Amino acid sequence: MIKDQKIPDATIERVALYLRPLEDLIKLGVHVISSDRLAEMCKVNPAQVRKDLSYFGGFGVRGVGYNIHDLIFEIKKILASDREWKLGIAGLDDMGMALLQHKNFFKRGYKFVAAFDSDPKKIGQRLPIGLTIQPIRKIKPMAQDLGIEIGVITTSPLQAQVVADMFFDAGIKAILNFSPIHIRRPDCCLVQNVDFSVTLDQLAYRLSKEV
Amino acid sequence: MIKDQKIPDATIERVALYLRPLEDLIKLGVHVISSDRLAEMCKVNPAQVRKDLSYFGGFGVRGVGYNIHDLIFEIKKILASDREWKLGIAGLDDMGMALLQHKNFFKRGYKFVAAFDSDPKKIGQRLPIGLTIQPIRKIKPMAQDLGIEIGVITTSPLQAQVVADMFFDAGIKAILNFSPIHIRRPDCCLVQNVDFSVTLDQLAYRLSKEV
DNA sequence: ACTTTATTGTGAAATATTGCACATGTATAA
DNA sequence: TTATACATGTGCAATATTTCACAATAAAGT
Ligand SMILES: NC(=O)c1ccc[n+]([C@@H]2O[C@H](COP(=O)([O-])OP(=O)(O)OC[C@H]3O[C@@H](n4cnc5c(N)ncnc54)[C@H](O)[C@@H]3O)[C@@H](O)[C@H]2O)c1
Ligand SMILES: NC(=O)c1ccc[n+]([C@@H]2O[C@H](COP(=O)([O-])OP(=O)(O)OC[C@H]3O[C@@H](n4cnc5c(N)ncnc54)[C@H](O)[C@@H]3O)[C@@H](O)[C@H]2O)c1
Repeated sequence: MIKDQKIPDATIERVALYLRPLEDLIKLGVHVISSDRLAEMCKVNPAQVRKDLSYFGGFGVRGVGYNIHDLIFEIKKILASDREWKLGIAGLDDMGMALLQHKNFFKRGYKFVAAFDSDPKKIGQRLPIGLTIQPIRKIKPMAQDLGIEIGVITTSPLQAQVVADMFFDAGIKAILNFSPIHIRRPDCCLVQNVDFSVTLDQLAYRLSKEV
Repeated sequence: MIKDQKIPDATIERVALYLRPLEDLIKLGVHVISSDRLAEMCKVNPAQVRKDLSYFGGFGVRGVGYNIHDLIFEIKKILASDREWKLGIAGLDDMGMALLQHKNFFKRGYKFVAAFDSDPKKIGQRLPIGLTIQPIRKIKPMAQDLGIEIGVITTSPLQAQVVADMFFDAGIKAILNFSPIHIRRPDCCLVQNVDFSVTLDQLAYRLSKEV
């Protein structure tokens, strides 16, 4: 275990990535894996895998490898994804609905417990998942009642900051933002942006550099 | 201009990010911006902004700042997003449909020119955007006819590799993958993954480290 | 003209991250 | 037992990235 050290963000991202192939392997009845093999599956350097994992403690066995079951357990503990997280979502058009309906989040412990929109035509609609769309003024009371921990924003970009502020005001400390704007936030709060256009721009750049 | 140097991936990502506030400013009638102000808007270090931009040439004016119009033009040229890119998409359920309908991609030059699914109930469906859902065996001929450059994958994870291979086989050199698996690819091809669960895991981790 | 103020562009220092290489430990087989 | 093969954990060197700090330059004011 590397003690007292700041863990690189890149490590956190990679470690989350390791989870998927590991879960697949368990399903296939494989129980042990080497850093070499895991590295190959994730297209990273084997030493990188070992170093990433060693930040959190040495759970491998020399000459053998890592017990996959334990590894999954440890990684989830590290990421704090070994528990349930309660999500609220604002903006229930195509994108919001797709996210809400998606089963993977639920499976991984990310549970939508409330849905908000500002459109009178949407408010009151009952969703397949069992929730009813609420007006945004309910954000604060419901966030507190239900213990919402993460706010997901899929409103139009113009409204995203307003909604973010309502989430923050309701005591929510983290936002996953799908709208293409930079959200201003209090120092105590976290924002993680997902912007597909930026991802496409990166692809376009890399494509154009190819021979 | 910093000559002959490898441009960090992080720079490419940030530069794509700078685009949005710049476009907003133009709309507001602002024509010049300093690295300080742009940095503040994007929550990065001002020197970082200057260095990022200087990789591509010095288009600022000392004592004045950057001409926003020129900057947008230069950034788009850098990213190769100053032209149209043709996209094909496979997997037209919630996620695929949301992407297809989304107007921002179109506005930024990313145009869906074909849509594929394997579900007989979906094949033949006419989409609002003017396309008809095609069977996946049409990927190769249509990719070549229409000149598809980027393949978007929103199929179920189990089918994602198969579809990716069909894209590669059709001569498509870049894939934007939304399914939660690691796509194997030929060396000549690019894959960019988008995995919201990983993003949520990162948020969960950071939340759990807060005081 | 000169001074002041603003702001870029970039070497160089400071940090951060990655990858190598090998000592160390485990398992297996002879 | 001992030898052999295998694979982790990590110090350290190699790279990469970020940030500082300041000379260079432009504009505005006096
Ligand atoms: N919906 C979300 O919010 C969300 C979020 C994150 C990731 N994803 C991922 O995006 C993908 C799509 O998710 P979804 O929610 O739209 O639902 P989904 O997985 O039900 O949809 C899959 C679609 O792909 C089609 N398909 C299956 N095999 C195919 C093949 N071989 N060729 C072409 N099409 C094929 C199916 O007919 C269906 O239309 C999944 O991999 C999912 O994990 C979805
Ligand atoms: N659809 C996509 O594929 C896609 C892709 C990338 C990004 N996005 C982004 O995700 C967001 C949502 O996109 P969309 O395609 O679902 O369509 P959209 O922008 O049409 O949907 C916006 C939804 O938010 C609701 N809304 C508006 N103001 C609100 C407020 N103040 N409070 C609560 N709800 C409010 C609207 O009623 C509507 O239901 C947008 O910011 C978009 O740029 C979407």
